[in-house]
Amino acid sequence: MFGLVDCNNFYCSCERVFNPALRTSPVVVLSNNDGCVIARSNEAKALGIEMGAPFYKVKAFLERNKVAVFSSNYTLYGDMSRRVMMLLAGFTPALTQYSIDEAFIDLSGFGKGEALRSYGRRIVSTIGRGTGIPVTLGIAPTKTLAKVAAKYGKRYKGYGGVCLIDTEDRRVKALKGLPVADVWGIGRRTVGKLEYHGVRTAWDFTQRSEGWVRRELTVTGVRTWRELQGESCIDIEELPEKKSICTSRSFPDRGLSQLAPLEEAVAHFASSCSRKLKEQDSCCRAVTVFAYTSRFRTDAPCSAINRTVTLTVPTNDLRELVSVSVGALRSQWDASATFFYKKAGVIVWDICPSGEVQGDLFDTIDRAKQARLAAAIDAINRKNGYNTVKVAVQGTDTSWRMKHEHESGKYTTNIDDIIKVKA
DNA sequence: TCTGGGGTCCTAGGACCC
DNA sequence: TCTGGGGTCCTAGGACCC
Repeated sequence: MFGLVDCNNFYCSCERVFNPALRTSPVVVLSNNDGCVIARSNEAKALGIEMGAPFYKVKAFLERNKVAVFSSNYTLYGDMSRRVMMLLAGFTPALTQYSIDEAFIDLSGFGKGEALRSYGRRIVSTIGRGTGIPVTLGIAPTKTLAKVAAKYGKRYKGYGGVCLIDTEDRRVKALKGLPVADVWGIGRRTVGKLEYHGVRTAWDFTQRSEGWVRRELTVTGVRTWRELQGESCIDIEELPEKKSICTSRSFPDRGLSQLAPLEEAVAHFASSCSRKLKEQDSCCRAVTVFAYTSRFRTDAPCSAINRTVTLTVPTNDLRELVSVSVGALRSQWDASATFFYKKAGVIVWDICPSGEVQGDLFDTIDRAKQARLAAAIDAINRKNGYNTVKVAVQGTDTSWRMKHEHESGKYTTNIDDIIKVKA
């Protein structure tokens, strides 16, 4: 049996832990740059605020309804997530973190029926008491059905946060009550196609033949179809190394029209990619730099920069990645026209383990020297904080940095932000 | 004025091989 | 007049996830 543990309205719940007065009032959390609504408490959902709604369009409505608004605070959410996962790990021999607020756990061997349900309730209450984050647990013989169970666990308060799909009866009933759009792996495009063919619920979907599903939705659709029948076939055992790593940001207001701040931003993105590569002990052989103007604006000229550079020797070196990325940007820069770039980023790919780097006969870089300097920089940054030592082109300009006007404190990771309790 | 960030997997089609 | 057969690898684009 698999369990899916899902934190309820995770980002909103994190904010509430440190603002208990908001426990029963509507709360939303915004994306970077305070752009869209990306998390809503149940009360906010009930007000009809849509996922992904642009903040500027709903701002007045939120104020009128006294909705608490927060900029996203990933330092806080990341740390709260770590706490939830640590507690959870004590309940299972195998845990796979699937996202910042979800994890699959192996529940085979923890009994069945009532015994399993009560074990589940212990998990839910332990995490609730230990972190302040409310979670829901879905339990079923496949991961896709566990996701279904978690949906029901959230829908019905009476389940006490745990929903079990452990009999054929329950499976059929659950699938019949579930719109096919709510099935894990069935996205917007597929829903359109399925509805056209008269498939409305998850149950309707399982009643089609495997051949039909393969023809219409290819092999990924078949996997989902089998999982819904109770046949486990989606493996997410442990997180493999990433095959590509991307750091990108949107820029506030109109965007950037000058090369210098864009260079600084790209240098920062490259630096972040270097750090992420080092975290998984990998090197990359290809670097892509991109930048584009707003896709929502029709009153300004469009431009899209996209350049990929292939390296002869894979690397994760900070200076090399920054230099390659900034160089790629400069090579594409057209000084004769003015564009407002709204978003840019760096992607590193063609990734291999650091220990398997293939050298090059005609290499022009002194790798040993480069490695010694990188080790020294990394040691300083580990001790004093990321970007204490950086490459000069990263600069000190702040015009490209994100807007976050409603950010809460870094309550769990910054000593100055620890909450004060009145004497 | 203002619209997030970071991934994976699959398929079709082209280039290339013998 | 007539123009093979069987592969692999790469890439772009689409669909999905949170």
